[in-house]
Amino acid sequence: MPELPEVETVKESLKTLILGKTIHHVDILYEGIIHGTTKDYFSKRLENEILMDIGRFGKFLFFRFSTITLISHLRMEGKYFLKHSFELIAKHEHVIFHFTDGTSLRYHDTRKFGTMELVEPGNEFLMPNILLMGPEPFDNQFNLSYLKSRIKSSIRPIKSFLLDQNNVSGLGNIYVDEVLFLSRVHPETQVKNLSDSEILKIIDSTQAVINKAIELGGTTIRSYLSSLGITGRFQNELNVHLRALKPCIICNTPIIKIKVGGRGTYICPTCQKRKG
DNA sequence: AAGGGTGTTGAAAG
DNA sequence: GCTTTCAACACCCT
Repeated sequence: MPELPEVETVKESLKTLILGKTIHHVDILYEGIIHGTTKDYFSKRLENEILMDIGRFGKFLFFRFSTITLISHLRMEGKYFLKHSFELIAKHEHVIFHFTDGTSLRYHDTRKFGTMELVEPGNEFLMPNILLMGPEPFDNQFNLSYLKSRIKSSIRPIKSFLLDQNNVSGLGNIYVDEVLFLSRVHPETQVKNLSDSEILKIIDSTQAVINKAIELGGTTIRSYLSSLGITGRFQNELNVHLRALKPCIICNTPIIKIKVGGRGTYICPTCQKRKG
């Protein structure tokens, strides 16, 4: 579930906790998480590396060590915990970074969907999956003419379009539902049918939602709960997501749940009318 | 208690 | 080429 605001929150929390630490060794308990190299090479390459900085692009985290960068994607349920090295391995802990100071960073992922990959410093944005990603919501390249160039004559539903990281980086299911509610746009609207003013409204709403969510430390529901002891507060701001049958805050119509592009989707059927 | 749903992504299929 | 479906996996809910 972690989307841009949650990953940003994780990044900032990790920076206060582990910046400057040196890796003693790495234990890999489930190698499916490690991509691009063997688990042995991965572990070996990280030994003695010092964590200099942590960056983020979209939902990707970049752990910048002295001579190598680790790219981490949490996918659905990835989480990090900082523990003492002597603590027992908990269920679903798949990668453990042991630091020289006796602490350890534990990567926990119930569904094992998350990924980690090493890349030479500075080459993050050349990775095939990152290379083609669109701008982040608050990037000034995320504007009307850019979106129109991406839309062309596409018939995709706007919800699928916004979830596509190659159009805009960092949005996931929760925030797209919120953005479209604020924009009063039905998620199944084909993007080629959006007016300029609707696109502008979507840009505004995206920036508003993401900025507010970052401010509040993300959204705490289900699996994002208590990673690093973080409790986000944006869940109190959700207008539609997970609010099926509850009254719309604008018009009191009960929120309904539909399926768009195979994804569970929450809308107000009154505020978000289908076009035509 | 078996089966469908879950916040993501990319490969495969249409 | 564009769009949709499915698989990776574990757990929760009905």
